[in-house]
Amino acid sequence: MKEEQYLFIRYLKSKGLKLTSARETVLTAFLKSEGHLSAEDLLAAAKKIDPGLGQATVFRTLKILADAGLAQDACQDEGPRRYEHVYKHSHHDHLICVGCGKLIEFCHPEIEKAQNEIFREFGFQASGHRLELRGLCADCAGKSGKTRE
Amino acid sequence: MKEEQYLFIRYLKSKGLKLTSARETVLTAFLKSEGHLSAEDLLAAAKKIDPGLGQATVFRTLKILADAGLAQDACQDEGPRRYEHVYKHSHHDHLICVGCGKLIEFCHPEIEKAQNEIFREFGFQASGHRLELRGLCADCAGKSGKTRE
DNA sequence: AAGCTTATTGATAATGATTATCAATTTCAA
DNA sequence: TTGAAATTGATAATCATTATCAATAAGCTT
Repeated sequence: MKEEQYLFIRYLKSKGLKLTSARETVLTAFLKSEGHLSAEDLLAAAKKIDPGLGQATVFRTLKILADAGLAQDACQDEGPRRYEHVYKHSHHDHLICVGCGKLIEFCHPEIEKAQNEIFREFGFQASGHRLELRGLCADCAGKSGKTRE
Repeated sequence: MKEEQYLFIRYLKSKGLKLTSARETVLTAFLKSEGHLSAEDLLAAAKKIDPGLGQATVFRTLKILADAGLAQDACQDEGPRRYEHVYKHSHHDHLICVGCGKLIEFCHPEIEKAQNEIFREFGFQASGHRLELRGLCADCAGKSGKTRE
């Protein structure tokens, strides 16, 4: 079994969601595909496996795939939302709550890619980077507007 | 007159578009506002100036503002499209040479967009960020492999 | 300033993408 | 196997945006 399938199943279980044949179909279609694809694209691909698959299911499953970290919004400026594959989580950046100090590690392929573009653009040989995002977490934002800085 | 207004007028003329009171109203409302705002937000703000303003005009003018380089898509994952100020609001990040200490200021919309995704993903209310890229500049990389850290 | 050409306007309808609803079906733990 | 609960596909509904269009306004030209 592909690693992505394993991760998907694990994610579903962790959320108390069920592994259904429709979800397997959408995942399979997604894994077969490349590049940025819209829900419509994915529906077309999935229908080749199961012609009876419903449109709504694709939208729903795509959201799950994104939540599970297998797909991510490609963030197009125009047209329908498009998703792309996320294969690796190689790097961690930090998200810090200025209210309670909570630290979240995250990683974002788009940022990594963009950073490499910068290095190239300025003719630099990369050696490292540090990215800190600061803001109020949902809890702190709910309580008040107080911050640490 | 604000510099933004001048730029807007200049852009309109360069494209053979007319400076109308409706467009002035939308621009004024946009310049007064802060943060990421949707067409709906902007319509509400603009209606305080001119209650008769039409919704379609806001969409149309927002597109012009983006083309003119005064606004840009804030690239939200969910909900309506949101725009943010660009002119005089540009964000600078830093690229530092670990060899000679040279400091380059750069700005990369993709990174900004991705950061906003992170904030949203974790339910944070953004307050700021710091990004430092470190590497060897072309000059230093040519001389030797020596670094400062 | 008046006339003229053309862009622009606001209202409305139309479209496109996504989400909500719901009865029938499927999953899965007991 | 059974039954509660989640999921499904079809459909309607919603939301954001764009197209249409007759009335109006901008801004040349004279």
